[in-house]
Amino acid sequence: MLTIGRLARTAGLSRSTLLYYDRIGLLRPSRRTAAGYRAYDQGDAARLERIRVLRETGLPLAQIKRLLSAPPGSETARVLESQLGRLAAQIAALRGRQRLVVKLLGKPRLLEDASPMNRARWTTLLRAAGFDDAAMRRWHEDFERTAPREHQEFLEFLGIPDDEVARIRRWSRR
Amino acid sequence: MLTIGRLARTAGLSRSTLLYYDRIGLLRPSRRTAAGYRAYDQGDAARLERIRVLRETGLPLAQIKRLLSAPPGSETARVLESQLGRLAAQIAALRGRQRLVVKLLGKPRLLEDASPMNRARWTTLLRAAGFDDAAMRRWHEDFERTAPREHQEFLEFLGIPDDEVARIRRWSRR
DNA sequence: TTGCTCCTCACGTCACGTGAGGTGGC
DNA sequence: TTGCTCCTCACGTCACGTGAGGTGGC
Repeated sequence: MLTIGRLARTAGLSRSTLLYYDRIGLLRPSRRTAAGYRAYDQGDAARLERIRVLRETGLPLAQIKRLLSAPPGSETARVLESQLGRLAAQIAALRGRQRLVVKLLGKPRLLEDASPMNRARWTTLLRAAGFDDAAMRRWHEDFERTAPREHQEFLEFLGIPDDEVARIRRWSRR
Repeated sequence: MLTIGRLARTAGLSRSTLLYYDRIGLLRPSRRTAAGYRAYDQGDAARLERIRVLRETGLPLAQIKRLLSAPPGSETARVLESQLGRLAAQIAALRGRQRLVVKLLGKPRLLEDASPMNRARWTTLLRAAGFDDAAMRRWHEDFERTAPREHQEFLEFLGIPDDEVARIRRWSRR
């Protein structure tokens, strides 16, 4: 006779798994002690081993329960064959995900917001990245110093009107 | 402005999915009508499209939410690369399941109960297969008539004591 | 008496689906 | 007025994990 903890350890499962199997009627201990402790015998342990193996095939517990109460071998082969098909479908779905991820890594534009970049979105973005006013000013100064032409293009790209672009570049050079 | 039903249809998702995304704060409609209806604008629709793509990679919604609030491109590539690893691990696990199923189909004994067969288990099994008392009697009669020696061996195999084996075989011949 | 194990609720997880009961807009 | 769509709860799913609060056995 085994207690729930001992059986869990020998089977390599958790205690709460066995409690759950008892609750759903998948594995009920063959008796209880006077104090209400679950007492599992060798037959229970053998049943648990079959459950463990079938569970590793990915079958849902409800299906396993049915298989264990059916006459041996009557349904099992059929169920396992269809499980093989389901596993193949799951693998195919995961491969599809892999392909998508690779595509996204190759063309990151697919990930980005399709809405056009503008001044408000850009500043929101920099603020989210931890830029305060002073940091933004330094950023413009660096940009203007190291690549003035690109700075101009970038400000135009954000849709900022010409006169304000000129103003920004002026204080960036100070 | 789109209602929840229209947005769901154009995105190919269910209404309850959008309700759920609102609840967890993943996609909140930019406004509500006077009657409390959710009103989604084009920005909301664009965000939903990004969510849909990322969801197809298998990322959990909590992760998607984080990615959408982070500056574009800052984390995404790293997260997607690790997702690629997780997908590979999942595929490997499914392949393991496939191998196990094939093994079980090849050696069905692995599926069967290792506990010794005895009289109680045997009758339980026959009852489960739909045998009533009369059917069991006929079964013994057939067994005795067509293969008396194997009948004897089988009864011994079940652990039934000699005198009762003799008794069963006697009424089987009547 | 002290640990360790056991017990039974009850609630949380993940991403929704499914009613129930009620209201808004054409 | 009739449909259709919308609203907000609340509960169920699957296979457990994690406490809380309490008891048994060496």
